[in-house]
Amino acid sequence: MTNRRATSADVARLAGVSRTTVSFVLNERAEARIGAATRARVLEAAEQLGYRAHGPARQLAEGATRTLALVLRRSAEQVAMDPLLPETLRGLTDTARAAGYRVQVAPLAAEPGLVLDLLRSGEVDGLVISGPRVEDERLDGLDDPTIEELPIVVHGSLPGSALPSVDVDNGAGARQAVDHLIALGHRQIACITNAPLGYTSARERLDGYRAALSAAGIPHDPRLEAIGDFDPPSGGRAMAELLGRGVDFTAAFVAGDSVALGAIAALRESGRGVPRDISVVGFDDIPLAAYVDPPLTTVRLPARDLGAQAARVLLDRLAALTVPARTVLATRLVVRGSAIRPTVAPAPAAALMGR
Amino acid sequence: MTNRRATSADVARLAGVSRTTVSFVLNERAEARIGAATRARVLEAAEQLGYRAHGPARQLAEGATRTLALVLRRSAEQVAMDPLLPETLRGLTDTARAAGYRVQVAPLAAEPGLVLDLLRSGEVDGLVISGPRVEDERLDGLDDPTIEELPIVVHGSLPGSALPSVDVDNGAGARQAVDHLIALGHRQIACITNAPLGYTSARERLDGYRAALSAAGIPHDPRLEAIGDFDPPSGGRAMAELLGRGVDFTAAFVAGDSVALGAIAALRESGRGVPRDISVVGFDDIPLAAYVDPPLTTVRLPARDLGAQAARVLLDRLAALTVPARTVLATRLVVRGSAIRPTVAPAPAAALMGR
DNA sequence: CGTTACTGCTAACTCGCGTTAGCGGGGGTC
DNA sequence: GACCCCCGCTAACGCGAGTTAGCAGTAACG
Repeated sequence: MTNRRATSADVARLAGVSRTTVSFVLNERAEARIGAATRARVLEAAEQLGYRAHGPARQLAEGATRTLALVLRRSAEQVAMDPLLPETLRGLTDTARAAGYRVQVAPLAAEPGLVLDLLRSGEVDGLVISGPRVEDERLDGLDDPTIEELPIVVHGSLPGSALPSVDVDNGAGARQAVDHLIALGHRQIACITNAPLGYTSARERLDGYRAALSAAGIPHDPRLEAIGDFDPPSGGRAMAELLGRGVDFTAAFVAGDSVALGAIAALRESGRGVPRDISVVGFDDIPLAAYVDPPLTTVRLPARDLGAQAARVLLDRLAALTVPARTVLATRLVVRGSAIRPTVAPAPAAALMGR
Repeated sequence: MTNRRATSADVARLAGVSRTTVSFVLNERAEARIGAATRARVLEAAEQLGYRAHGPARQLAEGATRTLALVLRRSAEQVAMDPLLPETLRGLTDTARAAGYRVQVAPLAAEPGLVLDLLRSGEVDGLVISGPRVEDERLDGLDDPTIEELPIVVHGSLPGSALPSVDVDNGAGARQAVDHLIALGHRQIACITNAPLGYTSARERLDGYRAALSAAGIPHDPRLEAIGDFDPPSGGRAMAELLGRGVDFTAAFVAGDSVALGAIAALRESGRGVPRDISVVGFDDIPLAAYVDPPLTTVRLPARDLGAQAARVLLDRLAALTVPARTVLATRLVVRGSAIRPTVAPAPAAALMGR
C-alpha cells in the first residue's frame, strides 16, 4: 500500500474545517480559541488518518529544525577508543530531547568548513563541538571573528576562542590524583599524559600534575614525564620510555584510563607489580575501570553531565539567554586498588634528592 | 551583524539570472546546459554571498531528508556500558555520509510508537533499530504487518519479524569460543550469557555453547549455565552463583567481554586465578580486551562493519534495490592470554564424568 | 433596536527550494 | 526566405506546514 502520507489538508477536509483550524488545534494554540466540538472533530480526523506533521515543512515554516549536532573532531580511531562517548551522548540526547530537540552526529569531515555549513544551511540549530585541538581551530573556520554570534558550544577547551565551553576541571582533577599519591607517601611520581599536548585536556592535566608536585615542594623532573596518545599501546610505549630513562619512581599519574591500562600492562611485562612496586592513578573513570586488575584508582570525569551541560548551555543560547563563557564541572577521586603506600625500600638505586 | 541568510533569490539577483538557473548551476544538472559565462557568474555570486541551500526547504521540495536514525533500544545504563557503540556509530556515519546521508541518534523513548513517528513525520528517511528485544517488538508497533514496507533495518535479530536485519553470527562465534576451550583440553566448561535470554544475541550465544558441547560429545549440565546482564557486576553475580553450585569446571565461556571482566574479578576474589585455575573466553573483543590482565581471549565482533553494513542495507533499500533479508557477519576468535590448557589435577573434588 | 465586543473560523500569504513547461532567438537546412 | 530545431534561460507552480488579517455570526449592552 503506497498510500501517501496524510497532510494537514487531508485532516481539514475530513473534519470539515480549514487547515488553519487543524494547525491551531494540533499545536494547542491557546490564544486562538477553538470550540470543543470542532477540536474534537479535528483530533478524531487526525487520529483516524494517522496524521503526523511533516518535519521538513514545519521546519521550513518555523525557521528552526530543533536539531543539535554533535561534532566529533577526533580521528576515527580515537572516537572508537572513547569509552565515555556513549555516556556523553546519552547526556546530550536526554537533555536535548527533554527540550524537544533531536541530535545528529557528525564525524569530523575531511573538508574544512563543512562543520559550519551545518549551521549555515539551517540543517541544524546548534553545534556541540567535541574535543577540538588548538591547531584545528583555523581549519574549520572556527577562528572566524563572527563565530561567537553562532550557536556553538565547545565540549572541551579552545583557548583564545570566544565560544562558550563546557569542560571538566582537568587541572583540579589532576591535582586530586597527584595529591592522593603524595598523601600516600609517594615522592617520585611520574606522569604520562592522556594525549599529545596539542589537546588542551592533556596540557591542563600535565599542568595540574606539576602544580601538585610544586605545592608539595617536590622538584619537578622532566624525565618523569611522557606523552600518551589516547590508546593503551601509547601508554605502553610511554611507560617503556619512562622506565628506560633510569629515573626511579614509585608511582605514576596516567592522565587517561585507557592509556593507563597500556602503561600497567607495560609495567607488568617489565616485571613490576601494580600497585605493589608502582602505584598508578588514572583519569576518566571509564566504565570498566572498576573491573580491571587491579581496580583502577582514578579521577571520575562526569561524562553524562558533560553532555547534559553542553546541551543545556546550547539550548539556553538558542533561547537567547545569556550563557556562561565557561562551565567547569568538578571531578572526584575514586579510590580503588591501583595506588597504595610506597613500600619502604623498593628502589634499587636509592633516591636521595627527595627531602 | 544579524544579516539574513542568503537565499537562492539573492544569488539570482546578484548574478542577474533567475532562481531556476541558480538551482541548475549549483546542483550541476547536466541535462540543463548552462553557458559557461552564466555558470561562472552564478558561482561567483554564490561564493560572494556565502550561499548555502537551506536544508529544510530542500528537504521539503525533494521529499527526502537524507537522514538516517539510529535508534538505541536499550536502557540508559546498557548504552553507557556499550564499549562498541562508538565503533558501530562510526561505521554507520561513515557509510551514510559517503552516500550523502546524515545520522541522527534517537535513544529509546518512554512513549511507545514514537520510533515510527520519526519515519511518519518524514524527519528521517530510514531507521536502524539497534538491539531490540523480542518483548519490545509489540511495544513500538514493530509488529505491524505493513512494517516490512518501511525503510527499517534491524541491527541485531528480531525473530519472526519481516524486517531485514544485520547481525553477527552469534551462534558460530560462541562455537568458536567453546571449540577453542575444548581443543585446549577442557571438558567441564561453564557458560555465562551476555544478557537475559530475551535478547536474541544471548539466546543464540547460549545455543552455540550448547551446540559446541554436544558436537564434542560432552553432556550438557544446566548447572553450569548462568545469566549475565551486560555489565561486570552481573558477571560477578553469575560467577558467584556458578561457584556456589558446587559443580566443578575448568573453563568458562562468558558471552560478553564486559560481563567476563566481572566474572574474572569474582574468580580472583574467590582465590582462583585466571587462566591458571580457570580459563575464560569472552565475546565482543571490546577495545580494552587486549589490555586487561590477563589479556582476554575472546571472539571479535566486527562492530564497525556491523554499522557499515546496516547503513548499506538501509541505503540500498532506500534506493529501491532488493535487499537480503538477513546479513550475517562472521566472527573471529582472538587468542590472547585468558584461556590455556587445563592443569592436570586442579579440581578438588575429582570429576569423573568427563571422558 | 442599534451598536459594540467577542467568539470561532478561514482566505491568503510566507518559508526557500526543486522542477516542469515553455518561450525567445540564433543558426542551420532545403 | 520559410521552416525547424535546439540552446539558454525563465515564469510559475508545488512541497506541507505556520501564521496574520479579517470576516461572519452571536451575545451583551445601552
